[in-house]
Amino acid sequence: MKVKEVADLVGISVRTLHHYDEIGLLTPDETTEAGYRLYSDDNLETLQQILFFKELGFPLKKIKEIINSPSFDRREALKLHRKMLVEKRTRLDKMISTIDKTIEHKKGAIQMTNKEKFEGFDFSQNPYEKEARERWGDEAVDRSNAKLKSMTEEERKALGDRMNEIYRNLADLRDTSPESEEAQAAIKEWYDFLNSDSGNHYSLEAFKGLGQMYVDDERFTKNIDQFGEGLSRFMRDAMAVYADKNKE
Amino acid sequence: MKVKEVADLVGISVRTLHHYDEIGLLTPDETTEAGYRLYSDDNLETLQQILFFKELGFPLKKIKEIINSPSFDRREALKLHRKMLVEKRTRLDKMISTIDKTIEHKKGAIQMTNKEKFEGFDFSQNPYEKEARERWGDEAVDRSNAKLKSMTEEERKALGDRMNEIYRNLADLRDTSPESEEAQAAIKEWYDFLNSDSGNHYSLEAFKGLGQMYVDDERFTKNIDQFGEGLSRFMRDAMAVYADKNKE
DNA sequence: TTTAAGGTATCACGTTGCGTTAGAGTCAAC
DNA sequence: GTTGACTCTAACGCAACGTGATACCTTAAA
Repeated sequence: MKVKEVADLVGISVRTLHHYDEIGLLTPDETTEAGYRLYSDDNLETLQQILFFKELGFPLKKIKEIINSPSFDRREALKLHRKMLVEKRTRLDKMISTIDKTIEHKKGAIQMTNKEKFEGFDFSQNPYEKEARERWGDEAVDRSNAKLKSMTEEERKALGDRMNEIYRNLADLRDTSPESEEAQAAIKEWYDFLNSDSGNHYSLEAFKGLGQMYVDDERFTKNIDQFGEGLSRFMRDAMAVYADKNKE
Repeated sequence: MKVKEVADLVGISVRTLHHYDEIGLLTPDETTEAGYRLYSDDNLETLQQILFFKELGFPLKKIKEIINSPSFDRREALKLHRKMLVEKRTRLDKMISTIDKTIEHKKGAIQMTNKEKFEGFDFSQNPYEKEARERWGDEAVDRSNAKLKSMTEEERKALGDRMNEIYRNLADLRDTSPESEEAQAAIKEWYDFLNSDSGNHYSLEAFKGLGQMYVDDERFTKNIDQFGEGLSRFMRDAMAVYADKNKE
């Protein structure tokens, strides 16, 4: 086999084979008259061994020593390789679980404080209260505020957890189209949540307006986007689509 | 935290941290008046991310771009890490199975040629024949040779396969004690094989002597040790133990 | 209070494992 | 017989540190 065939077969560059020849790590058994390198099956097997050792992080110099050593027992070497690969896999598994933990931790950390959580709903603390009253009527706003204030801490927490859940779900979908079925299903959950649990009733128009506020008011934007960049915009769009579609 | 504390904690060198500072990849949040680098918790977290990317084979330049990018979303990055680690694990699994296959293949390939296989038994080809005759008597040696010569190719092959099987079994045990139960059981198989299939009868004393030859005659040694370094010595010891134990 | 041990800092050159042209020859096919 | 894909050697380049050399900082023990 010629250089490129070998290179393509095992997924390395021609230059690498040249290099291995240069440093005497893998000299092909034969060469043509023109000087072309011809690798034998045996060469290929040695190459495999070399790549295994490389994968394990051995420097080429050490690899050369190893495979040239008279005490080098291919079978033993293979067993050793196997063992080290398994160890590497174990390390990888650990890294993966570390990541999983970190992700979980981030999920936990992203739980907003209660204050932050309800900033978007307690209109009495919101600079947009006046606009909200004008847009959706006094009763709705008052009902919403009253309900929030009357809740116990535990109730607030449960509510907050449910909100986080919905947000996360939406965040995962934010790269899809706002009109998509999943997006609309997730947004419906949000709509239902607002209308049931939080005690006030949002008209479809108010719902659409709320979505717009998610983008216009940076306090909403900042909080929501903690769950994923662009989530606020995505929610606005999805909420608008939802409102328009269910009006008809 | 100072450089060395960080270095020891995450398992990299101080020089590496210096380097990362040099190229602006990770500049510590603070420095003392004396110019000592002081790493914050935040720095540590960034370092973790850097090391993750490095583990995945990204060049430092790319890593710098990535973590400095405004669109860099830690959560998304973590998910990506996870995905790539899982892919890496898959590749590792493939490599491990490749090794397993290679080992199996080697097991097959180690089947000696018929000539080699029987060098240890056809005393007519063995320089030790004279000694063998003196030691175990003419009849035994003649019987052995006659039997071997009268076999068909197929019979030889079957016999050879059985031999290989026993050898492999012994090779796997060669790190245990020769007196161990498994070792003695495996050696008994060998003794029985010699006495039944190969047609000649070995006295316990002859068996012990044969074992010694495995070490003394390099032609035996070389062939046997193909199944694993030190197997010949192990067999000699186990055969001696077997002979002595069954004499009483 | 000195002093020894161990950290830390900044150059600055060395090393590994190839990548990357550059210039020239080779081979198979049309 | 001329493309086009491959091959060669040679030489420089580069990333990611390793490895001193030399000098300053810190701290606990003498």
